[in-house]
Amino acid sequence: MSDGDNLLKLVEAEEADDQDYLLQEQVGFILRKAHQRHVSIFAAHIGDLTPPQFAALAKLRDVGETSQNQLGTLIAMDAATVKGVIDRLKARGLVELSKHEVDKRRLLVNLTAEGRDAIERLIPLAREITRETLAPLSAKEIATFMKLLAKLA
Amino acid sequence: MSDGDNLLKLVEAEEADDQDYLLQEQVGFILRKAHQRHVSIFAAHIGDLTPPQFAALAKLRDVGETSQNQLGTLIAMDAATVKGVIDRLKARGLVELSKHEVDKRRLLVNLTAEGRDAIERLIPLAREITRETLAPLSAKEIATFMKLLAKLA
DNA sequence: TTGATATCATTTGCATACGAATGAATTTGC
DNA sequence: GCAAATTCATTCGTATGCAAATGATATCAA
Repeated sequence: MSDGDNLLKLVEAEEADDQDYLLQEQVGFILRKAHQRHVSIFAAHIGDLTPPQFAALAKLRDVGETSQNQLGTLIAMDAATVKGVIDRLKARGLVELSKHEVDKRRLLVNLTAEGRDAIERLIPLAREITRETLAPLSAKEIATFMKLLAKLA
Repeated sequence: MSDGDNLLKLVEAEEADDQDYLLQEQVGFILRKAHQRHVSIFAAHIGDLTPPQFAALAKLRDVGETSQNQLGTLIAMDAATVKGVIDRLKARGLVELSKHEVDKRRLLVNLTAEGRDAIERLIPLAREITRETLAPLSAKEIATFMKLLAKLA
């Protein structure tokens, strides 16, 4: 392609912007890819737990026993999704469920001893996952990126 | 909890950083939330197509007829995922499939006339989706963010 | 108090997303 | 030119993710 063609494209782009919708430059597309990359890094370090499962355990470690719904709010999962995640953690003995004494609608979730051991053991690996995910950026870039990303989330 | 306890926790945090692993500050967690928000914005503007389906149509518009596998590479989807997406687009008459004349392994995918109409009609909405997703940021912040996000993806 | 609302949890249905296994067809390496 | 390796596509199984509908319980308001 000649320089003339490049120039023509630039001129056209200023007028008819339907011509240059580039999927690979859209924030949603790149966000999806960045997320995919992170999940892949996560899986390489923590093979037997998914990021949502890890999030549930990490948050239970923070807040202690909570209702399934409340936990979902804390880790940004809707009720249907969190149920599946908790069911699988329960099947593996990492969390235990109990009924709320007063409010009979609520299902309380808590870490088991095994679940607590697991999350404590995994946190160092999670730190490394964060580090590796951000590895393409310098320290200053990381600070900038995290600030802007937080605004979008 | 007393002020003494707070002080103790701060002191401990400086030594044993296992104490302050905060899920909500980890890049993976925020990336997942940002992606969720984008998908939600997408759905509000384009209700009858998912972001992956849109991506497939938009990329076919760019490159014309390609193999299913190649399309998957271009839109960052593995073979199993892209098959499902294409199957659903085909069922709706937006893409058509044909066999590669020479290489019999390949399944060629292309837009139908209806699919071409659809993607042309949707691109303005997609621009608005990008705009709304990035709305929390200033123009300068957007430029910075996109540069850094691209490095991570 | 009771009727309307709201909340919590579950279920169903659909759509990504990916690892692993399989089979068909092609390309490579010797 | 042929065996080995690779590529393309499919299928299966598992795990999010969310909308919508449902049932049980709790709260609010007249």
